[in-house]
Amino acid sequence: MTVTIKDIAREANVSFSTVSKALNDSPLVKEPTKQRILALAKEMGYEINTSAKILATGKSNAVGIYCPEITDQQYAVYVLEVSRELRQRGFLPCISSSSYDDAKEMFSRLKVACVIVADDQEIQFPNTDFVYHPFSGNADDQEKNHYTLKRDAALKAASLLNHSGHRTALILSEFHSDWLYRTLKRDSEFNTINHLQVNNNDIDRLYTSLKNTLDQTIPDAIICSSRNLAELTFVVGKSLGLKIPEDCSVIAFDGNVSSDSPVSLFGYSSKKMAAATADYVYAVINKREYHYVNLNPEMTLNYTVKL
Amino acid sequence: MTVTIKDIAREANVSFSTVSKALNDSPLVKEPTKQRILALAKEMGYEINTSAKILATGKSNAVGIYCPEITDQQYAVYVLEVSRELRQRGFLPCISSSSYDDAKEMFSRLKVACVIVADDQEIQFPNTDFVYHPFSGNADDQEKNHYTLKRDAALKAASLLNHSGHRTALILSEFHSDWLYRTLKRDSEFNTINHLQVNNNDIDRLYTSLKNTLDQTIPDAIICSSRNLAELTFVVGKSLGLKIPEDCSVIAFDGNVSSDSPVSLFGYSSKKMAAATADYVYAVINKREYHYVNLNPEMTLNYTVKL
DNA sequence: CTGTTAGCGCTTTCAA
DNA sequence: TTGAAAGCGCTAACAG
Repeated sequence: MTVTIKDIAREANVSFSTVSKALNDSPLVKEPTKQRILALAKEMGYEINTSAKILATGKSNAVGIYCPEITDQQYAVYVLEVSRELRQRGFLPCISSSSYDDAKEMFSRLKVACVIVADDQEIQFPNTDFVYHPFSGNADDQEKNHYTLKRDAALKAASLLNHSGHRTALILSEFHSDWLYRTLKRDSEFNTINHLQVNNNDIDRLYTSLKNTLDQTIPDAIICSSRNLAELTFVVGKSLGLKIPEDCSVIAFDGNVSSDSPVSLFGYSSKKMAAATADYVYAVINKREYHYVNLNPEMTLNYTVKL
Repeated sequence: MTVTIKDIAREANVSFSTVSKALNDSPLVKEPTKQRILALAKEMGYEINTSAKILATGKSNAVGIYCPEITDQQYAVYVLEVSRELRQRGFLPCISSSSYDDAKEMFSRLKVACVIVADDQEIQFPNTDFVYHPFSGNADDQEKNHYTLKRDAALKAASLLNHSGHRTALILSEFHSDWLYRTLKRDSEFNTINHLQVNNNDIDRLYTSLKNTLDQTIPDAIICSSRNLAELTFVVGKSLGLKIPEDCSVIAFDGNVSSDSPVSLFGYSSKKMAAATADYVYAVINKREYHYVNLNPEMTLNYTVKL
């Protein structure tokens, strides 16, 4: 059977309320008694019944993380990392990636103090005091969020390329996405900027389109909207006898810039976002002041870019 | 303030235990009364307090899913899918992908009836009645698990290739993995079978090694240990003027075989595994008989294989 | 069919 | 410094 505070109380010859206090490290119980109880609890294999605790207090240290698109690498890294960070700050992270209703129910069961939405949709959780949307486009402008950040990163990368003599660029994106092209078209200093949109799943066509495009003109830089596209571009480039980066630099956006990438990247670090999120959550829940950390665009430059 | 069954009881002029029964759809309460109470509950915005319910019953319909490597696409798909399937069967899926201790605590809070370990390690959860390891190598041999399944799939693919005249093969794997080569070396009917191991992150070397290898001899088939490797192989092959599949077929193992892949795949379907898992969990928890479904190796063949 | 009552394990006054 | 007692919201006998 499970061990309760009553069992411990009996063994320790104290009342069960004393045990409760000892277990919560209350100053109202004498140190030796406390130690004795703690030791006994450990020995007897006591585990707190959280339902009872939540019922009695109406509080919980659980934090919900809602991530409907966990199969997206970027969110997965963020979720993993934010879990770790929350845990370090004494919270209990609880992920839901099934339906919205599921998430709502689970979070309400756990009486979460906060839910973090790892998605670009601004999903709401009505009965939660505090819902945070680090990835949504409309987040309060006090801080840099994902949306602003990826544009900043793109512009920073473009600026670097411009300053190192890159004058023409080819933007390679997936069909559904044109933010990169739009951003660079408007705010960068390339003389010529072309856009090639491809279907990531049709590798044969991708190869052909890219080859045809490069057969006509070689841009100074190929800027891809994902790491995967950049890897394929790299191989296609090599196969066309292109010297990378002498003839043409290759760089890509990535939502999880890290140092072990084979191609140069710009973007942001999901890990750092995660740490910032955890700090923010901690501050809000504990009603502390929070100093917004400006997350910076990140870049990993390696031999695929000519500087 | 939150609405409790007592509030409803007062409004409805019944005792609160009647409300409890009505809310649990007990046959012990007259239909009109039940309807009245249900309507009232809805109107008043009643939400059950799960902590109280768990405390009172000692039971919960929550199922834990432990997935430490959620950034692995294959597990991510599985987790997503198993969540959906469990939900459909009336369970509440709860994912943890942080530390083991986190997971244990969260699962104990939720009083999960079962935990599913989405990992190849056979991780145990001591205080849970029922822990299921669909991805571990040592699972009971009553059913085909991930481990058996990937070998079966590889052999089935090899057999198909053999029967359609492929006599020589090049196995392309990442450095840390040689199961594919070992399996095919031992049990397939290729005359010649070579192994090239590459580092997925060093795309430049990957290109060179693969090019050098193919410059010497062209195998009838290139069998890759991941979809990503196959995509790169495809592009390298094209760039060398290789006609795919006339000169050489390309196929890859994938833990999540689906029809939208640009290259031919063999492996299994995480989605089907997920459905089987959910069935199994349902049967065990409800003490029903379970008929093991033999999950079958899956294949997606498209133009990259010559038949 | 409906109501009464006694807990589930814990926290938290309040009294000793 | 400790203990007694009430109560968090709900379920589950049992009695009516």
